Amino acid sequence: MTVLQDRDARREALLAAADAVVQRDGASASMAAIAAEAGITKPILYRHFGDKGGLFAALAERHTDRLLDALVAALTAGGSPRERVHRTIDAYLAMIEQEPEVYRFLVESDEAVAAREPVRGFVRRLEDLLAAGIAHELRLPEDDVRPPVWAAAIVGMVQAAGERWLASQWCSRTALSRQLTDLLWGAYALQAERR
Amino acid sequence: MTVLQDRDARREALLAAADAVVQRDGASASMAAIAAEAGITKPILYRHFGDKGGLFAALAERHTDRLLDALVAALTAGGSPRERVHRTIDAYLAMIEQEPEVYRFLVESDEAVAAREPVRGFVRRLEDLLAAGIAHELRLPEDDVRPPVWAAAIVGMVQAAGERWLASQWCSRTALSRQLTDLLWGAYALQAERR
DNA sequence: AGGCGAGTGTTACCGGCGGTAACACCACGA
DNA sequence: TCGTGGTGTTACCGCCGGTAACACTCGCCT
Repeated sequence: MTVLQDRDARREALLAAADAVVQRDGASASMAAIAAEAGITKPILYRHFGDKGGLFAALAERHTDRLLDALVAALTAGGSPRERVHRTIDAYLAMIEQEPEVYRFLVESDEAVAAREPVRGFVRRLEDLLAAGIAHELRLPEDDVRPPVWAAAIVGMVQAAGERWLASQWCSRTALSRQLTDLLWGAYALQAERR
Repeated sequence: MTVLQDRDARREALLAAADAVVQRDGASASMAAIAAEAGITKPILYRHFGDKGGLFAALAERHTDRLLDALVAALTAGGSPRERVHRTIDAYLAMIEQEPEVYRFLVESDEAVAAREPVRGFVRRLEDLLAAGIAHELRLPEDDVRPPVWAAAIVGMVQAAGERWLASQWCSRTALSRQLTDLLWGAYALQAERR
């Protein structure tokens, strides 16, 4: 029992060390550097995570889980649909604003393609949530093919706009989230009235 | 003079060989493999492109230029704004449908971060075009900050939806392009009437 | 007590990669 | 005939991901 706790605690410590190195050296951090940061040697890393892809995937999963929690919290809290959408978008923007290195690692994980699989999973889960919510909100039948497309489009839209905004912050965060909400709401209102 | 032609022709041949290897082995293709495919050895590659990033950037630039040409052709040809937007989206989807390996190389260039810079440039040029077109179409003042946001959002939306559609083709290409056009047109119409 | 196996750690290595220095060949003008 | 510049090659370097083989410790069974 205690041995399992030890393993888990160790794993967490290794992930923390990897996180530190990645945020310092970028995603091209070497396994040896991570091991040195953790005060151990490479084979231990490999015994815990299999290979570099496994380590990066675990690291990415950690961050995407955290982000997804924040987003569903924002999305499922009270308020009108519009408020909830705006709050969710703003939560996402806040995340990438406050931790841009994490965002960079997740979105352009150089030479760590394995880290992109958890990101894909995250995007997929988020899109599924959105698609279900949209279908429910617009009272569309289960087999309507449009909600998944809309969900993917919405996620991609917010991600791309956030990326550009992060590169050159042309306006405040709340202004951007409001603009994006307006944009979405236009399409939503149109679909709702056309329904 | 002829020596310059030779250099250019050689460069093109090398790029073609690199293209073949990348489409066969994925973006993790090694320089030695590319050199072998071209029937030469590594130092020649390095004399032409500097380093691996240079080669991949040249390769990416080639494809993005081609894609941008196709898109501006679709966008600037005749027809109503709605037709032109639909045609452009469809041209993009046709590209990623017919050459998915190229798309994969451009969008998730494993361990070739340098290949992403031309892609960024391409996206930027496309967004600038769109932003200008939107501002002109809606008769917005020059200093309005919203068109760039919208342009980024639109590009991201189409890219994300295209990606998902490519992974699991849930509907025909024309159906998807029409859906995306509808979605955009909803927001556009709203902005236009609210103007 | 005494060994004995499982787990944990290390060193030292392998193959392959990106990148480069040094050398061979070859055409051509003095 | 002898440089001389360009084109090509071989052979190497350093680094990285990944692993095999070997020490050490500690609890447990006889």
